[in-house]
Amino acid sequence: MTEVLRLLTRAQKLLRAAADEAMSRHGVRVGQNLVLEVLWETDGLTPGELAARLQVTTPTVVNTATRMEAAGLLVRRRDPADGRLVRLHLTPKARAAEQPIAEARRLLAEHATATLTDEERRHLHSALKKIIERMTASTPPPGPGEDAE
Amino acid sequence: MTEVLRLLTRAQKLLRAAADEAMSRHGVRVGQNLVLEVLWETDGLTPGELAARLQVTTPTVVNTATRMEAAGLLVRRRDPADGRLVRLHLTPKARAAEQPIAEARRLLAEHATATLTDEERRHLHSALKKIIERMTASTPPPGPGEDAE
DNA sequence: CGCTGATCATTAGCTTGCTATCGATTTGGA
DNA sequence: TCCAAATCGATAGCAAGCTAATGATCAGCG
Repeated sequence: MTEVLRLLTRAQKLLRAAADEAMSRHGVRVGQNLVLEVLWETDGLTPGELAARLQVTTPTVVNTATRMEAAGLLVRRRDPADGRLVRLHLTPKARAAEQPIAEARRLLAEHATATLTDEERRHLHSALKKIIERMTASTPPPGPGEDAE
Repeated sequence: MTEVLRLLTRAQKLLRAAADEAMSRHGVRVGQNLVLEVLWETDGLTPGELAARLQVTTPTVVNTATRMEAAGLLVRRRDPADGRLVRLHLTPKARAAEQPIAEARRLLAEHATATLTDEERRHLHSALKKIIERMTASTPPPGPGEDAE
């Protein structure tokens, strides 16, 4: 029963490692790729907005943004209307990486699921969605003394 | 297509967070739990052996072991026959945590997959195994210029 | 018997998550 | 108008991965 959790962890780890290797060939680490995906679509978001979209905490985005700034992928600009806000803007370098990285991601997804039939892919998709829904909705964490003993 | 990867990442993250919270109630963090699972079965393994079983690098085990030693969960003992080796032995405290933690893990797995039918669970299981097999076997990483362009 | 190469664990340093805290800015109420 | 509360981003510090480099010990060969 607990076996599924292990498989899920292992699969995710393998995929993440492969993604990181692929992205790194384009000068982008796997975590930065997620930020890029959102900013390619909507440039100039704040760290907080980005964090909400990525379902990650703000400090995570701030730290990643700092590394990306150092790598020349984005710049921070203070919002003129509200001094608390910082807006993240992609550089031409980041825009130039869009096509190759999107392609790399597509290839990886194809490769990983190449041995699955369309039906299996659909089953996997729906099973994962059910798990996610289950873990996000309400989620009374299964504390001890629910049905135990 | 790339959607499945996102779902897999998200599901794994949710599960890991829930597991960490559950384990923490027993004084064990989620990464340490993996070490415990192996040592409960086979005490006295070396960091290298443990790393191989967990499919993790040796430094990861070393660092986790250091934290666990500080937490009083295990002790390091030099192998008398081979001075290069270090053997990790669980303390009574770690043994006492076995039942509650195993139970917590079981409950979590049950909770997470509660909305799946048995058939869906089997499908999920086999799909994940296929992905893992695909990613481990040979794995010519999908570099650019395979079928692109 | 001694030295060289292999085999371990450890350390250093990085990425990516997290929580908790701090500092600055804005806003709303008195 | 001004001060307190709310809202942000940034920082500090931890866990858990990784790779690369260090250091200790062993084994085998000359």
